[in-house]
Amino acid sequence: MARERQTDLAVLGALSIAPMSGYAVREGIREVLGQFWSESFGQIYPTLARLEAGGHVVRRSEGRGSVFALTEAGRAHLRDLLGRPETPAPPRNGLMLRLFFGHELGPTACRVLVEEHRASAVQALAGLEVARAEVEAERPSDHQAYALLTVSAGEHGARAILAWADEALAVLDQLPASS
Amino acid sequence: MARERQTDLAVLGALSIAPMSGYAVREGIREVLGQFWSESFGQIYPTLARLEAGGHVVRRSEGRGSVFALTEAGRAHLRDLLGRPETPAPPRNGLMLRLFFGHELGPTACRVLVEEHRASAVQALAGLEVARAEVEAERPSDHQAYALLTVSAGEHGARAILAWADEALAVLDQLPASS
DNA sequence: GGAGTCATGTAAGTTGTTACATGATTCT
DNA sequence: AGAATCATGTAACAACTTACATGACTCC
Repeated sequence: MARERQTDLAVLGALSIAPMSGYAVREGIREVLGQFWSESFGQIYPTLARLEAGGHVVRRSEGRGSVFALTEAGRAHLRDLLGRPETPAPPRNGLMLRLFFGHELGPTACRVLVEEHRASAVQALAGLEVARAEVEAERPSDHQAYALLTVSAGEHGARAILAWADEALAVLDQLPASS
Repeated sequence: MARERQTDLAVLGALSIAPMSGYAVREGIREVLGQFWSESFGQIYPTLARLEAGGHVVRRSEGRGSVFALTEAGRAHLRDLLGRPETPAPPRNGLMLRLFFGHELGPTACRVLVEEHRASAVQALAGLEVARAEVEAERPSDHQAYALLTVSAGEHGARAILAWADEALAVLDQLPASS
């Protein structure tokens, strides 16, 4: 990809909330940022090892596995990474690509595509409702405010998808069945 | 990435609109789907060569370069690819990742991030206005309807970003300057 | 004649996914 | 006892980006 190593940022960020195991890093990201981010184990463990070697995190044996904690150098590294200008990945939206060539696919199949997308937005909205409740239950803090900002972004995005999908379904109904 | 080869779909789709050069494939995608898709030359030319070898496109020498046209087999392949279930790429939204750890970055830097994002949405909206006018100027067809659907998706998305960004900026104003 | 655009490709590098492999706890 | 979850890693692989290299044509 020849793109910036963004996993460092995600892992360091997760550990900035609290020390945890590699497994917990993944679960934490999944639960709270699932809408916007994902990490695989195949990426997390090597990253953790690299960060440990670089003195950015320390490993402490505990229970069945290990708990990783941010060092001062690690926190500095996190701040440095956060401050670097974002290099957004080139867009790749499979749904839009398919829909744009919808005349080859036909309205019926396109309807299915849009309905699936709509359904996943509904599901996302339900997940965000839970996430919002969880975050709001935390004791007030700066981090809470930032977390709510991302939840809100998810909500705005999901509602936009709903509105668009309903509009799109209405348009598709007007289209003839043959391509 | 170990993910599906989506470039075939994009290239075949572009050629389904009209025969064109590899260069024009990239420019076409850029202009009309730039919001949602991108292809690099390093990906387009090898793909074109592969599709030619597979009998999905034919190359005709013309002017300074070549013009590639879809064969019947190519059109069938395109329909096949379009019909396959979409395997959405894992989400990776750098802005949300950064914002979620905003307490480490501080409100001022976060403001910049959000403002940049807002500005790019404004720019996207302007681009979409042009795209909409261009598509609406075409003679009415199924393809036109589908193209308008994707333009509309862009508009809904961009407006959602604007609404969220304004909300987020108001929240950030309330936050203390220290992290 | 120089700049910009049109045009086609190759090579290197890396991020990140998927699949495999293994085992300890905990719950039912 | 078996299933699910917690936990840690490795290896193979590929999709894709970036940078490099080259050249024709057109416009000023």
